[in-house]
Amino acid sequence: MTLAYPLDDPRAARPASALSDAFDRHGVRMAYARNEEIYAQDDAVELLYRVVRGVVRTSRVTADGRRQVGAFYYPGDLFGLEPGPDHRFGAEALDDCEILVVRRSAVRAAAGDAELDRAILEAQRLEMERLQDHVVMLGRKSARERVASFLMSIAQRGGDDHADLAMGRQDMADYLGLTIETVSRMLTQLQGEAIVAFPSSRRFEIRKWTALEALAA
Amino acid sequence: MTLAYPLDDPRAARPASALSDAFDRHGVRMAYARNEEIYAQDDAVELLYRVVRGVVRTSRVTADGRRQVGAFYYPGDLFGLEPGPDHRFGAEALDDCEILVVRRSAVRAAAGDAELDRAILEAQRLEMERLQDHVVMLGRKSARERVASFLMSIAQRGGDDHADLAMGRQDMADYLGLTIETVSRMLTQLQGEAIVAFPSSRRFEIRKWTALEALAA
DNA sequence: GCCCGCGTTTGATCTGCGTCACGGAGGGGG
DNA sequence: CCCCCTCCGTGACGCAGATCAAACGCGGGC
Repeated sequence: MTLAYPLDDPRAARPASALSDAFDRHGVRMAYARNEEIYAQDDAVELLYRVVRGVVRTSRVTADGRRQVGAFYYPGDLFGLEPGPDHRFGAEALDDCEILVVRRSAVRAAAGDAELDRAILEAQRLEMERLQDHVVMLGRKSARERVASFLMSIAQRGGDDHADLAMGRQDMADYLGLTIETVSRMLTQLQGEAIVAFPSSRRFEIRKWTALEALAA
Repeated sequence: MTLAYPLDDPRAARPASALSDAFDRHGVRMAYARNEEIYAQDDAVELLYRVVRGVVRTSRVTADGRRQVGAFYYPGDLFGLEPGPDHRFGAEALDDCEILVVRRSAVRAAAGDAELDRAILEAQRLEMERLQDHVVMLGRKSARERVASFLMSIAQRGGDDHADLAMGRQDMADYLGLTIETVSRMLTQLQGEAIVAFPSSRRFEIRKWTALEALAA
């Protein structure tokens, strides 16, 4: 059985223990293939999900086909806890991944209600902060700044100076509110200025942290 | 003493009673002048606020002076319950207004912890849905669509076909991620197509609901 | 190795919105 | 009543990013 929280993962200790226990005892391990749907936009909210392996993206597609990616979730992250009765964003597997799924009612039965609420509250805290930052980025940042911010956040997650992009350019674009071409251009631009280096299209290394930080605003 | 929840206000019955009671018993009524700061960006989060009269906006200003408005709050709305230890958006009075303020710890003492959490959860639900919609709007909608959505949401609040804009063009622009000029142009455009009518710059009436709905996407 | 298919990059052009500049309206104070 | 000040609308223009189009890798299958 794969360890859900690798020991070197800073998020390992994060979730409240009641919730963690519930996952361990009542969770069902599911496997999803690349681009497979985990839950659909407008599905009822009744489960909690935790990424074990792989990366998950949430997205919302408008009636006329425009897509906005809401977030990316990495191993250890909780997702699917949208506040309303049904999901306003769908969730899909970015690559092949394993997910722990638990019924909310099972968690509620296992832990005290108060404890459950607190655990969800904490996860929602992260979610809301992400949303707030996303709003500011989409509302007020240039394409260059958005791409820089994105690379920064990915790099911070890894801790190291270089990191892998789990997603392709289209997913980046849909997260950043840009087109795939603009994302690509900004990446080459940043490379040209030797701020980042891309040994391959999915792998990058930050060369000038201060320059990138300044751009990320 | 002004009645906090006018009887004809559909939001009157919304907040959980424990929280409502706490406001009534421990709340302090504060008055703020137009553009006065209620709390600052980066202030510690320790109070809960409820609008009694007037309108409040939350906003975040970046280091280089760009401003993003997060939300507008109307009488009956709870605000200030950001999830982190400190406020990522500041709050200011849009016009002269009265606010009920209560210390979180007072609420916690008055109600059971679980009850408090549930009440906050419910308010956060609204907040998160607002944020999600905001992200989609800023990421994927055109200027015309943003302005249309905004007018729709204002009109729905009033219920009636015509409504007052509590805010000026600059606040709209900063909420919609646009410039004041673009907002102005879109408004004249919509007027030109007889979709809305503006008897004065702060007051409007929707003439073609279906057309506006189609635009709001 | 070679071919094929998909994701990415790059180029050319277009356009929606931002920027800059100015004129007008409204309304509060003297 | 008039002035001034702030907010709003409009016009001309420029540019960032979208769109359209094509070429370039790179990895997998044969």
